[in-house]
Amino acid sequence: MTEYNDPAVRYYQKVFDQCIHYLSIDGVIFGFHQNQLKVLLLRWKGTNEWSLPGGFIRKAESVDVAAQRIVQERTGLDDLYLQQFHIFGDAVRYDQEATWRKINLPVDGTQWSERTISLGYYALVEHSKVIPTPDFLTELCAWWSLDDVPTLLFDHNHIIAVALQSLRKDLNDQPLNHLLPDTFTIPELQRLHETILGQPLDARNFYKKAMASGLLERLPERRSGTPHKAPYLYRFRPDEPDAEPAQHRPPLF
Amino acid sequence: MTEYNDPAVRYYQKVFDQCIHYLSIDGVIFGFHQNQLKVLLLRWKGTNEWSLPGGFIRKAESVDVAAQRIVQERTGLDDLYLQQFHIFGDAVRYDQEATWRKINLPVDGTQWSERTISLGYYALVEHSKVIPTPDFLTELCAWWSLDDVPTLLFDHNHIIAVALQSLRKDLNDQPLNHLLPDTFTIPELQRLHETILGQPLDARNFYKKAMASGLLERLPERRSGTPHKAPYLYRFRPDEPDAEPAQHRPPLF
DNA sequence: TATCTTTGTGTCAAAAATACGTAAAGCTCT
DNA sequence: AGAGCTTTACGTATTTTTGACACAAAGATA
Repeated sequence: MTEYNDPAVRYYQKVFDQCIHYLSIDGVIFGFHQNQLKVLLLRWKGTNEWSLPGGFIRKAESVDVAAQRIVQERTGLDDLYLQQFHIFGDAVRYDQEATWRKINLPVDGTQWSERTISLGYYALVEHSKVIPTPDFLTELCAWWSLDDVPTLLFDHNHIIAVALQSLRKDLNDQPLNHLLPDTFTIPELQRLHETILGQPLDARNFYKKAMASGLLERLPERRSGTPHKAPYLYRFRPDEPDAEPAQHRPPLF
Repeated sequence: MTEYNDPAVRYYQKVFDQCIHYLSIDGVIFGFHQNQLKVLLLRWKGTNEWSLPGGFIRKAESVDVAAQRIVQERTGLDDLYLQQFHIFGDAVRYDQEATWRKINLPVDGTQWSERTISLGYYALVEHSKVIPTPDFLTELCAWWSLDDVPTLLFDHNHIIAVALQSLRKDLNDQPLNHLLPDTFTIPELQRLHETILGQPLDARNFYKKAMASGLLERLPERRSGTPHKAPYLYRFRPDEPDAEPAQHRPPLF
């Protein structure tokens, strides 16, 4: 060991001891059903309190894998589209004592008082394929429309707001196909864009741009059953193997 | 305590024990000097190995405040523009043993083998105001042009690449004024855009757009000393107090 | 069969992006 | 001092993109 090594080792030792953290993942799982954007929420046992699905990152576990695991356990889905979007690490994220009371945890002890840092991930999933599954602490797992999400535990309302903002921001770079079934109509795709953006779009212009994007493939079938003209079904064109990965596309809207 | 509380408490206890982490911040500090984008790097004591500035997040410390602290200590700057851009949390981020050897830390013990999760922050700072200051483990703190950054310790080359990508992505929503001195010329602003985007821009069109953005204010003085026509000096127009915060601007380029 | 709504295409004007022309300014080098 | 060169500051023309809206065909309902 060279001369300066000893103080370095001691320095590290000291720093490490002061810098131990609890790290969790909060998953905002977006689905799209009946023309509405939905999130998957959990109701805690014996309460009427809801929260986002989440969990702790294990030692030596890749955080992306942890997010995958956590979302997989609540949805039953294996291949997931996940995106990390924010770190929630304020010194005081919410009123801890009030929160523990809501979920019937002891308030007096110090062992719950640690601040937890959360990594925010959002997932885009196909609504119909999800099997909502509660975890050890919860008794119900259910979809909620984004418009009428109740007051949630922790800072989870805030986390959803930031997730939605992030989703909006990179709507165009994002493969929205994960939110839709294999085949869909252009008007359905339009509704999806409209709900994410929170504003109506002109159907005719949307049509043109969707076509011009080159991402879609028209199928010979049409969707019937609606009281109006039967729209064609489309699907996302499978990725060309020789195409540039993650190229920046011009905005759809 | 209600009936189900005991298992819940036990569950938490167990989970918490398995989920202790070391959390660090790696800061990519961008500066702009002589028409080049630069990053601040540190040379480790007794070696020729360089790394990004970084540090550990303390218990109960806000992660944003931690980033602020870490960048402040290396630059001497107090009000910083910081942006969290990615979490680096793969199970294996780099060859730890090889890295410890490079910086003369003992390889045999297990105490260094823990995986550390890093939060990536980038800072935009005014090059001339920075006083580069090494830390306990390093002996030199210096600017490097992005083009000739050497092979760095840990996964820091990768972190810089991701930081640059993020900066490019939100160039237009970002206040680039932090990278420039109070007054500057349009060609200087153009060089900054060109280096960040990595492509040349048409001077005449750049001029028009910069004017049309409404963000700039022309001063009566010109910058002389160049062997050509003296360009006017400009500065960023101070924010209107009644303006919308963080509105989405159309792209400059 | 008439009516109503929605889909799939087309048209057209406004706006934005891009290409490029050019005079004036400021230096350097005869 | 003046020719020559490069760069700034501003202008014009052309192309591309966006946004608004017309309309016929399709499919159901009354």
